[in-house]
Order: sequence, then C-alpha cells, then structure tokens
Amino acid sequence: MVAHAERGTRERILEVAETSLGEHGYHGTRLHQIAQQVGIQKASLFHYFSSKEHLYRAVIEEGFGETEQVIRRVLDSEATPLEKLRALIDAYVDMVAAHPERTKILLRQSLGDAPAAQNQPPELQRLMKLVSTFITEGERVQVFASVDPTALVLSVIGMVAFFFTSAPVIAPDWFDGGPAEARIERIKRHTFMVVQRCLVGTRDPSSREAER
Amino acid sequence: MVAHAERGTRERILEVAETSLGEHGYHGTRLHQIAQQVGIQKASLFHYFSSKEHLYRAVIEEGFGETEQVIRRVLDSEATPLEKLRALIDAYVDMVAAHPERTKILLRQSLGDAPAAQNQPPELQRLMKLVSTFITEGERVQVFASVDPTALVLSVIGMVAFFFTSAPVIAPDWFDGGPAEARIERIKRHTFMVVQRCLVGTRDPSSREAER
DNA sequence: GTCTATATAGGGATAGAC
DNA sequence: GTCTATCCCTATATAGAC
Repeated sequence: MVAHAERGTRERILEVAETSLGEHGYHGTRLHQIAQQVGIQKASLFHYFSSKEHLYRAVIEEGFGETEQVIRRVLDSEATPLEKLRALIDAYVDMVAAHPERTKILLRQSLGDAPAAQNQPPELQRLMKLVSTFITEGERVQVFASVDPTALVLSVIGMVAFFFTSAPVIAPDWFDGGPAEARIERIKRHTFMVVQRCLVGTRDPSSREAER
Repeated sequence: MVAHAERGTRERILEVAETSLGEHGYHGTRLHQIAQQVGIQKASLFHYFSSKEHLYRAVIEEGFGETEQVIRRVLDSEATPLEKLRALIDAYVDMVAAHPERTKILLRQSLGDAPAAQNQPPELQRLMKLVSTFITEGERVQVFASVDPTALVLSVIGMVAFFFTSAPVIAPDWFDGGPAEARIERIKRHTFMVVQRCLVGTRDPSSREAER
C-alpha cells in the first residue's frame, strides 16, 4: 500500500528468511546464510529476533496473514458463488505463483517441519474453515452440487501447491515450457476445470438455469 | 511375499530411517535417534551405510522401487482403460495410506529436501512419464476426454499425498473422523470422482456405452 | 558386526566493545 | 544497531578394541 523504496533491515531479514525456509526447510536453514544474504553479521539477527524459532514464527505469520486477507477479500465481495469460486482460484494461484517459497513453507509446515511444539498452526485451520464454509453455503443454497467440501478444498490446495513447488522438479518439461504467464493461465484453467466439474458437475449449465 | 519373521539389521535400519526421514526431513533426522530406535549404537550404522546421505539414497530407492512395481503391475494388466484408472487410484491410495512416511519423503524430496547435488530424482520423473503416457494413450483411442495428462497426474499425486500427509494437521476433524478403512474409502471415492469427471467428463456413462 | 571413545566441524546463541 | 570474539552443544563421522 505504501511505497517502500527504503525497507528496514527487519523486513529484509524476513524476506530472505522466507526464501531460505522455503528452499531448505527449518532445519536446513542456516542463520549464517540469511545474515550473509542480508549483508549483516549473524549476531545482528538476534537484535531483531530472539531466536531462530521466533524468526520462523514471524515469517509464518506474515505469510498466512497476507493469504488470509486475499481470501477474505474475495469471499466478502459482491459476486455469485460461481464467480467467487473462480476469483478464489485465480487469487490463490496468483499468490502461489508470486510466492512459491511461501507455499513451500506452508507445505513443509503441514508436513511437520516445525520445531517441535508448534505443530498445530491455527492460521491454517482457520483458512480451511473459511473456504469450506463458503462451499457448504453454496451447497445449501443449491448452487453447488453436493460434495465433501473439506476434501475439495484440500484437493485444490494440494494440487495447486504441488504444481508450483514439485512440478519443476518432477515434471520440468511440463513446467518450464513457455513463459510464466502462460503457465499460470494453464494452471488456473486446469484447476477451475477440475473444481467446476466437481461442483457444477454432470448436469449441464443450461438445464440448471431452468431449475431455479 | 516371503515370511520374514527375522529381518536383518539393515532392513530394520531402513525401516526406522524411512519413518524418521518422513517425519522430520533429511536435515531434521538424527542418526543418533535412528540407532536408538533400532537398538544399536550410532557408530554401528556406519557399518551398513557409509554416510547419512547414502542411507537417504537407499531409503528413497527402496520406496520408489516398490511404488513403481505397483504402478507397472496395474498398467500391464488386462483391463479397460477406465478399470485401470480405478485400479491405479486404488493402488496409489492404498500405498500412501500404508506408507504415509514414504509419501512424506516423496513430497519433501520434491520440495528440495535433498543434500545438495541429487535434487533431480530420476525415479520420480520416470514414474510420471509412465502414468501420463497411459492417459495420453487413452486419449488417442478416444476413451478419455482430451485433457492435459501431466496436469492431471500431478493433480492426483498432489491431492492424495496432501490428504494423507497434511490433512491430519490442517483438517484434523475431517481426517480423524471414523476408522481408517472408512477414511481410505472416502478418499478413493473422492479422487476417482474427480478424475472421472475430468476424463470421462460431461458426457454421461450411458451414452458412452452406446458409443463403442 | 558391534561396541566405546574421540576427532572434527558447524550451528545457535551470548558478551561486550563501539 | 552492528560488529568481533567466543561459548557451548550437538551432529556426523572415524579409530580401534573386542
């Protein structure tokens, strides 16, 4: 929102840490390297974050906070459920594409990459609820076909995250073919296709219009 | 296939290591703990594997080898493409359910959880090709609708893996409700539903029967 | 093949000057 | 608020006896 040509050291640390945590995971991340990339000494990190674990928390919270805002903005908008669905997927895919490291952290987090105690991230669960409630509501109003909403949301999160984080490794030909925008479009289209066929389903749209 | 009441120490190490690597990732895994769980001294591990990295490779190879066998068996069987599709999903879901740790390793591996050099696992890429070729073939013979086969395979891998590895953390209510068998069935049904709607698509089955 | 003991290194974290 | 120096611990790996 604000032009920040001059970002504070704290922000730079968070940014570099996000990349490193995504790339190497919590245990694979070296504070030494973060400091080096920021251009300060390792000891100086401890002026901003009292421990590696605190730094990790800060990164997580920033990432999820932003994601949640994006989701909420879409859900609170004035639009039909189907439009919201598309907007939701668009926004999510854009976010993942713009911040693949953040997505990797999300995936790692849900694989149990955390330092012991804090394995249950309330942020993630809250996000889940938010979206699956939307789908349940759509079902209730008979706009969506009846499916397991949680399963569907999990599917989409897993699928899209997998596209951007794992596909480069296990299907490089597919991923690297063409420019980034084309890839993003392709993934949006595919994802929406899948969701739509599940939620609007086998009945074709024309017959559904008549239904109401 | 063979009754193995007496397994060698090497096998026990591999088993324990698989669990630990799945749970904590490469960098989070402590050889000390593996040894402890096996019931030997840490130093004894080095009699079987010359380094942590070699142990990691061995675990990976064993896991993927078995997975590939399962997939091949299904693809080589005598069955219609649609039956194979269902068998493929069933087999994959069963495998993931039986070895969630192995699946976590797969996910971690594709997130880049490897010790530097070996980031490109040929096993994974080979597996991908195997399945997407099957789908392409089905398309060519006009049994399947025309979709991006790679995207679809990635979707299924990502989705199912996510169900078993991440859902327990981010949607515990959904995951833990009821006995394991019911959960596995639920996931199979959902996954097949998604794939079927994508591949067999909007045309309904009755009209397709007439087609051939 | 398994042990005890030890080498060696690297990583997180602190102390204290500037 | 950033630095240098250093503490302390833990982790991988090796040496060599049994």
